[in-house]
Order: sequence, then C-alpha cells, then structure tokens
Amino acid sequence: MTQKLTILDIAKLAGVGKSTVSRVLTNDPKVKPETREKVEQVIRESGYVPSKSAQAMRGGSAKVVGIILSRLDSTSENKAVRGILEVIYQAGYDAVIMESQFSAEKTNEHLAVLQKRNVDGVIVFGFSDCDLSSIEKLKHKAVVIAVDTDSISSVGYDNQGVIELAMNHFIEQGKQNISYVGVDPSDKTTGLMRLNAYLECCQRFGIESCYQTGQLSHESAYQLADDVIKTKTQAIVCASDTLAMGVAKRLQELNRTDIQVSGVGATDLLSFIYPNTFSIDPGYHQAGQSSANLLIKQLNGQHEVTHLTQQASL
Amino acid sequence: MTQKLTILDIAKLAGVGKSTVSRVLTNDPKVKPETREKVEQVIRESGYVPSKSAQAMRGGSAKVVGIILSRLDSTSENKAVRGILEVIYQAGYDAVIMESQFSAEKTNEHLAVLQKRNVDGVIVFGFSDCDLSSIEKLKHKAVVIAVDTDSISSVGYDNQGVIELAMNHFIEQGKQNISYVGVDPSDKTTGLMRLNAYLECCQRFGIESCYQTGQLSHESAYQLADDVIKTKTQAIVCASDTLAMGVAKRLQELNRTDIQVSGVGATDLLSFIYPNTFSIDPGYHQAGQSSANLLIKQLNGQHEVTHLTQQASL
DNA sequence: CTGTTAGCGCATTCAA
DNA sequence: TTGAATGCGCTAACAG
Repeated sequence: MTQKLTILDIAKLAGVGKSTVSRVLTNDPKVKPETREKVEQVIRESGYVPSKSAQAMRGGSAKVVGIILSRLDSTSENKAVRGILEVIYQAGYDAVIMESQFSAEKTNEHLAVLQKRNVDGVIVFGFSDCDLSSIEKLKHKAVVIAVDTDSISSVGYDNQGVIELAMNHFIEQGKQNISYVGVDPSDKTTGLMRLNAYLECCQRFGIESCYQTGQLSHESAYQLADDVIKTKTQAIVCASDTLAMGVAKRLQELNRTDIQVSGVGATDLLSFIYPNTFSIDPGYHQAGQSSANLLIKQLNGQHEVTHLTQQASL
Repeated sequence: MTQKLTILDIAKLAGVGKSTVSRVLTNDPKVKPETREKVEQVIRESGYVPSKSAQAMRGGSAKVVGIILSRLDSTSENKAVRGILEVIYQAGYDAVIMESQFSAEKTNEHLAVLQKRNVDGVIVFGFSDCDLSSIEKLKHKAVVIAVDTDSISSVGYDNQGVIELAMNHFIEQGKQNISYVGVDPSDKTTGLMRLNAYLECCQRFGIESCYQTGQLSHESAYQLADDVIKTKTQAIVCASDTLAMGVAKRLQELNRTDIQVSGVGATDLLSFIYPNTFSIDPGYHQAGQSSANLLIKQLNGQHEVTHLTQQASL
C-alpha cells in the first residue's frame, strides 16, 4: 500500500479532469473509449483504489448490508449466511455481521450501529422473543428470516413441511407407531408449529400420538427419549438434528436398531454416526439466497412486502 | 427512520455551532458540561445518528475490521470469530466478514475490497497454501491466525501442545500402545506439525508408533481406523475431533470399548456420543480474542510484529 | 470554552 | 465529450 491516491492524482497522471476519472469509475457511457482506456490504464498501473467511504458519503449508499444472526455457531444460520454472502457479494455488496445472541436488546443496539453505518439494508435472523418494532422502521430495507410478521418481508422455513416430510416417509414404509421429540411450544416455530404438524399428521393417518418436548440440546432429547420409546415404536421424528442425535444415542444404548429416527437440518454427521437415521433439509442455504435476493430487489425500488416460505426436502 | 438529520440540524436545534456538536460526538473534554448536556439532549430527542461514512472519510478511520475466514461453517473458525467480535465490538469497531473458501485468489479479492472500504485492519485465518504476500503489504494493519510467518503478527495454535497433551494424558494412565490418525502432512500445521508431535512423543516415551494420515473428514478417519487398530492398541490420538468421530465410530462397531480416543477441538458432541473419548481444546475462542487485541493494539500505534501461540488445554 | 473556516474524496451539476 | 465548480456530513485547525 503506497500513498493514498485520490481521484485527483489519477486525473493528473492521465492528463484529464477528475470528473472524467469519476465517470470512468461509475461506468458513465459518456466517455470517449480512448479516454476511458487511458484512464483505466493509469488506474491499473497506479494501483489506485477508490475510497468507498467517500463514495458512500456522496452517493448515500455504502453498498453494505448488515446481517444480524443469533449465533455464529448455529449451523442452520451459518449455512444461510453463506447463501446470503454469495448473492450480495455478486451484487457488489459487502456484509457486516453481528450476533444477537438471542437478545432483543443486543439486536436493537446492532440495528442502531448498522444505521449509523448507512447500511443499505439488513437481514435479521429471528428468534423466540425477537423485538420486531425497530426492524419494522426500516421498512423495505429489511428482511427477516424464520419469523412471523406481516409488516416486513420475510423468508420462513416450512415448519409444517419438514415434519410432514418425515412422517410421510415413515408412513410410506408402513410404519404406524411414530413418536415425536421436539422443543418446548413456547418457541413458536421450532417448538409449536412442528409439534402441531406432528399431531395433525397423527390425526390424519390415525396414528396414536406419543411425544415429548424439551430443550434444544442433545442431552434434553437423550433424557426425553425413554418416554417416547415404547415396545411397538417403529420410528421417532425429531424437530431437529440435535435432538435426533440424542434420541439415536439412547436407541443405540437400548439396542433398538428397529427404530428409525429422523431429524431436521441436513447435518451429514447424523447419518454418518447413526446409519438408521435421516435428516430433512429445510433449505437453509437457499433461504439465505432468497432473503438476499429479496432484499436486493427491495433496495432497487421494489418496495412490496413479500413473504417467502422455503421448501424443505429430504 | 425520519429525515436524515445532519450535524448542522442538531447545531441549530441546540442553538450552538456545529463544531460544538462535533466535539460532543468525539468526546472532546473542552466542552462546558451544560452545553454538552443540552446537545446530548437534542441528539437523543431528535434521534440523530452521525453518519459513519462521513466520519470515516474525514478521520480516515472507518472503525471497521475485516475478517477473512476460510469457511463460515468451520467450528474452529467461528468460535474464534466470536472471540474477535467480542473484543472489537468492545473497542467500537465493527466487522465485515468474508469467506476465502481456501482460495488464495478469493482472499486477495476480498483484501482488495476491504482496502477500498478503508477498513482499519484485517484478521485473516490462514489455510494451507495461503498467499501471504498481499497481506504483508498491510503490515501492522493485519493479523493472521493459524499460519506461520515472520513478517506479520500472528496468533498460532499450539499444534505440538494439543497432541502432547493427549499423549501425556494417556501415558499417565499407563497406556503404552497409542496410535495416531491425522491429516496429510502436506498441510503444514494440522498435518505435519501434529504428526511430528506424535512421533516425538513416541520416541521420548519409547512407544512404538502406529499412524495413518488422510483427509480431514469423518469418512477418511473411519476408513483409516482399521490400519491403526491392533489387538494391543489402548488409545488413539486424533488430530481433530472430526477424525476422532470417524475413529470412534469404527471402534464402536468393533466393540473395542477398551480403546480410548482423543480429538482436538473441544466439540461437546464428541464425548456426548462416544463417552470413551475426550477432546483437547486448542483455545479457539481465546485465540480470536488475542488476535483482535493484538490488532487493536497495533492500530493504536504499537507497530511491533508479535507472534502469539495459543495455549491448549484439556 | 465555542463559533467560523477549510477541506477529506468523490459524484454531479453546469458550462464549455 | 469533457473540465470546473459545488456540496455530501463531518472533524480539525484557527480564531475569538
């Protein structure tokens, strides 16, 4: 990194006015090809890098989107983030990422910081008692993931679908005794919606329901497992791969190789360790892409509020 | 978000000059407490947010650090990133995060983008054939993690220590037949250094070495396992938790509950699934913190090149 | 202590 | 098609 070159230095070096250089930078068509070529040449040779800060200030857009996720080490979220990055990077944006750690307060702080930075838009990963009010103020400049709201564009997971997919799979195999292990219904999406999907499936197919809910951890599922393992149990549907892990472990200890387990999350580790197992893919990566595409579309003028639901797949 | 308020609006509203407002913003001590109070009052009530873009342009510092990691879904890296975020956020910086995907080319592109953005500093997670040359140009504005270099400050993991810790643990338990599963030595750190540590330990303690190296995946370790499992084997040290997972799985199939396995990474999942197992913690989180602290110290004028090695622990 | 002035690097008028 | 001039929002001299 040599001295900070400015647009003026380039102008002098190329023997043109600084606005001409600016035009080249902004791809203004009103530049004689020759001139453009010469300027680009100089830019290349000098290693000049236009200052985004200045551009941001001038143009109003910093070409940055903020991403607020609950935890960086959440596999679901970082799969989605990878999808987001692909898309926004393609569109010339960069990302500043922050962790809410499931705190509404932190989320708001981050939101404030992001505003200060003049970010063009924000993508927020929702969590149980996420405070949407401050996000709503951003209107079309925000997209939320995995959260229910009308006022703001969102990409949701198909909480019903992920469970139905697993249930159908087992039922097609002729299984009639299917248990369920989930998380506490106080969590609207992963908790309540998935449990309801299970219960509805049971009703629809005349299956006697048998379920337990608890924390979103291996240990919790491991402990809950015994309560849903009956002699006639043929399969256990779990609300997430983490839970499936705990259940599968217990089954292995009990030598119940006859019982199949399903999870949600598409973790390759699950079926590697426990072969009698499969996982539904809620489409985290695509959800990330969709949310990013949605945001960019909105930043480009399409101000309609849109709600997408990510298709799940086996 | 109401209309974009500027520092001038606040000045008028507070009945002071705009520089006074600026002084309040920058915490300049030379402001009469009264005046400061009044200005802060107005700022609060109006919901004014100073534009970072403008501040960045003016002051040269955008208060942003760039983080280039190889993969967002690497547990080791995102543990480290969480450490980094804690520290830099504390210091008033924000992070723009990018993925190199183990590509030197992408890394360079990202570096260029980050420069354009006037980031104050950069933290880069190294990988096998990481091209350091462009990072070196940043001098004291960069810190690399997990990579060997003299010219630039770095935080490294104690590749020798992580293996020695595991070996010592087994040896203290009186085990004499300890095998090793690692990754290809073409990878300098996780591959070569850890293998060498194993071999040295063997020599020092008069243990007959028995090892295999391959890819950094469960499958690879699973396949390699048979080659290092002898009748008299008492323990298997693995270069990472991922590998330990594969090895433990194979042991379970073989019913070799007599053999203990160790990994590196502090993944809680490992010992949850395979009780006869433990993991060495290379200190990812602290390494992240250290690197961030190091970077900030350097951004504040301390231009010495420093090399830190993160202590591992059981 | 505080107001006034002058740029920071760039994109965009307006003339030429 | 191009150059000169203007101002974005802010900080840092410089005077009061």
